[in-house]
Amino acid sequence: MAAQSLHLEPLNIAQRKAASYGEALPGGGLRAGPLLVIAGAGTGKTGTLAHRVAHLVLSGVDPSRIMLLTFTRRAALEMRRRAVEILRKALDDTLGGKSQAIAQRLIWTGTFHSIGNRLLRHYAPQLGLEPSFTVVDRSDSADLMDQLRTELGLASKEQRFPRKETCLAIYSHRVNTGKALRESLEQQFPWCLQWEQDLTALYRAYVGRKQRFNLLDYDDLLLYWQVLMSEPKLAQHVGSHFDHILVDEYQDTNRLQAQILEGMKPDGAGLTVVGDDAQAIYSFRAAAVENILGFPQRYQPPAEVVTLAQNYRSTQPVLDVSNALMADAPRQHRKHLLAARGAGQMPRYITTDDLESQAEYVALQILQRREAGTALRRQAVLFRTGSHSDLLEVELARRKIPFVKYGGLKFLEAAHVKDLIAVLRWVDNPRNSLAAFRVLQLLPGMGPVNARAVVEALDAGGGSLAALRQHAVPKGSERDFSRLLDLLAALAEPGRAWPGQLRMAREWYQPHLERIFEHFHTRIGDLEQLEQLSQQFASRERFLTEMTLDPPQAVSDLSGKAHQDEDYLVLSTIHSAKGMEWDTVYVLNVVDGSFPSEFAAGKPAMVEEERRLLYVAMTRARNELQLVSPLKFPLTQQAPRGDAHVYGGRSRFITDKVLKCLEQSGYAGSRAAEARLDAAQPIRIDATARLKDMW
DNA sequence: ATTCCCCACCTTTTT
DNA sequence: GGTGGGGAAT
Repeated sequence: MAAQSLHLEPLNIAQRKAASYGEALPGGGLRAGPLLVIAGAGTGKTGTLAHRVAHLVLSGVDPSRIMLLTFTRRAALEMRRRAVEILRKALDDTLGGKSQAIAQRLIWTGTFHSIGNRLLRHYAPQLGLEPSFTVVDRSDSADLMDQLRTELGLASKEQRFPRKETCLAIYSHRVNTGKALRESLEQQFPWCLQWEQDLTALYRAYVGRKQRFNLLDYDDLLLYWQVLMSEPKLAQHVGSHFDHILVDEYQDTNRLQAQILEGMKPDGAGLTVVGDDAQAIYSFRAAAVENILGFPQRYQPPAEVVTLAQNYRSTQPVLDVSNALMADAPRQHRKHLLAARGAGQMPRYITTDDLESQAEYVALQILQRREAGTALRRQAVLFRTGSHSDLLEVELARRKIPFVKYGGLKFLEAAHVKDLIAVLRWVDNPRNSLAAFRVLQLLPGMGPVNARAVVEALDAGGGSLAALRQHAVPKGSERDFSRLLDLLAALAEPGRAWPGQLRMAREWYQPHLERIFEHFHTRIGDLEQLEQLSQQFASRERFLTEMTLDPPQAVSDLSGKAHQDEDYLVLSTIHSAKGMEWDTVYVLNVVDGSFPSEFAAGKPAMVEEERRLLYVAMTRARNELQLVSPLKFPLTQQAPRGDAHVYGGRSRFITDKVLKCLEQSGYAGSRAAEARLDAAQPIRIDATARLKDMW
């Protein structure tokens, strides 16, 4: 028992209550009713959850019977690392062998989607699924949607039918909210209401086609899991494998995810959810804040609620401005963060002329901080959208400041990367006609019509690649078609090892790449990186699934571990910065149009989410916070090359009350200085004469 | 039927 | 700057 409380000593009272909630069972284990932990920013949420995991294990709970659901894979790894560290100390396990062994058994740790993927492969037979299904990403789903849109004749309507991305967004919203299509349309996509009938037909076809091709999209991973949970006997069977289920970032779960949890633990026994309604920033993904707000009352007796309010991350001035920002929010759980660390520097609000001087200012500040002893990796630049850092990236490169950028990475969206992955996807699942359709059209002389004919032959042959040899293709494509079949056959050989497969595909693809793209050299580089990356995975299936469920987050993920011991700056979208912290944080473009995004204009609920986004950004800072506001900010909605911009659009969130918590200053930038030099030009001096006169 | 070329469009955020 | 759609040439 002594060992059981010692490990909780670093925690404060509320944290300790959360970490140890429940009663020890005589035979080992812990019985606990539903628990909700409201954890404000920087209140040690991750640490508390990690301590709870460690506490469960120390109480005798079998690690393989703990399910830990996180929002990203990065968060899952961090949580597991910290739990192991706590165990290592508690068990006096200096060599770390015992705690590592426990970690090995913490197998059900990951995102909803990745755990869904694993459960579904296991329970596939009960659901009428093939266990070898392929998980497709958003752009593949959209492509499939597009094909069906054309097939159903929806693309050529007199009035323009919604774009494929919109079709998919509506579908996804409807699935994740569990609402009727009509309701989704009315609330989120009112301009598409007239298409309700056609959309229903489209979605019916979409579901059918995915089943025929043996494909699951992101939503299916949750949807099939929820369906699995809707049959009480199966639900009981699955649920009984887990004594404890812990959910991080609960404020960003959606209705479907809540239903899954309900199915897993109907009475809430062993269920712990952690979150902060002030940090809900995923409503665009159908997240429902009601999940966290209504959690206690869902149970009888109501769930235990523990609130963590003591902030260990930031200095008080950083929290003052964050609190001031949230004080203006209507309909919020009032929270007032209090700093354990006490006083510090006042956060700054800097106005710059334009985007160029903003980039210059930030780069200079970063260098200054580094001189003063704050390593680059203790600093971060955060922004609303991936492209907001473009100019800064140029500036950093010019000054040779190394950086890593998280979020907004479109590596897997690039046509050439998708081509190569499609080859492997096709081999991995011969029924995957979506991949086949894409690959076939790479061949010269093979357009949509011929490709479709091949795909239909493939479908008719039950996915047999060998049978395709008999299929007639246009004269000009025969040689290339035959070569493609050779490649597929070679890759599909039973004993074929995974290492080297990507290279084989790459060598096959090279001539096509050179023919299709004008500037293919950078693209070759991308494919080399992809090959590098593929070596980290044990099998083709793992590679393909992981790339879909956990695509590379940053450019550094692509170039391997080269950055491991280097010092580098972090650039990140705010969404990708969730849960992270840095000594110094710069927030770019704190301007109306960016905060809130012009996209949210006119929708009060969305504007409030933008406020929370800025709140998340601010509360990442430990010591120093700088909000940068360029006076001249371009409007993205207009022509991208055009000059439309807003001038002096102070963010509506930076009210006078918020401004009182900020130290204001301006930065003119060197270009402005040059402009002043220009202004001096009208005065002429006869310099040559003067120089002559000197002698 | 395919390809090539021009044009418009686009650009939140992510599993 | 890339991608998808539409229209004309092959």
